[in-house]
Amino acid sequence: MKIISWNVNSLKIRHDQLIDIINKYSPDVISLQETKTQDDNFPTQSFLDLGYESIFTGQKTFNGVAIITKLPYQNVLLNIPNFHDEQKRFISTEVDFNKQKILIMNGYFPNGQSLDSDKFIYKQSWINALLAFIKTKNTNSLLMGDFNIAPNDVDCHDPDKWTGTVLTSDIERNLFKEIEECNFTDSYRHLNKIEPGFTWWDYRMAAFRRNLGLRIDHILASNNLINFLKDFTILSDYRKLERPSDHAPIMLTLSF
DNA sequence: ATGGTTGGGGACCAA
Repeated sequence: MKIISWNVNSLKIRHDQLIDIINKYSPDVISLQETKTQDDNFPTQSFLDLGYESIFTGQKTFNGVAIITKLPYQNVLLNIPNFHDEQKRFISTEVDFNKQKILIMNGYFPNGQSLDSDKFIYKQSWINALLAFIKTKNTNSLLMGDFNIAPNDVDCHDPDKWTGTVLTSDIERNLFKEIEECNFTDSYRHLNKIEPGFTWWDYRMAAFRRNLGLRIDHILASNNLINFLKDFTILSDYRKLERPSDHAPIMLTLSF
């Protein structure tokens, strides 16, 4: 079973790159963040032509998440349950794979802007709402997306420079640990004990060429799936293209 | 400093 997650930073701009990824890797499931696409404009037919169905929840200008899959699916959620949110940042569904049901949860975590911002309060509220939900959904589950959290210093190109900013703060890292304590494992770190594994590089100051990145995109697996985790690949070639997203797609392979 | 959206210029958001 092959899973891809990607913050596309506009599905409209990245559409052809995504089609290329699907043709190249034939993933079973693709989770997208920052589609910036209203539901009426979602390119459903592009993916149907390749044998994939789409579920999505979008809005004008910002946010927007989607799951594209060639597997049978049911029980779609377009919000974190019991959390009122104007911003379209969460979608989940159960897919059928080899007679198993796997819950796919796709989140675009808030950025938070700065530690003293109202947006940082919102980020914490959002994650706390997610925590309440995943505590009830912690077997046969995959939680993925743009977490906007670099869990440890090794996940940041220059921890000292980032001290006191969002994405690397102790508050966020403790929330990430709380997620793991809900019975989830960071699949990248499980399979790669040492390498930094950056997934995002700033568009500015030639950050990609200089490898000034962060690891903020993740796929967490419920602990009962640990023995099935086989490979995690960061598709950083897509960060080298003309008009790239600032995030690389990430790909997890499980074998059941 | 860069890129996307929106709207038709500049502001806002991103990390």
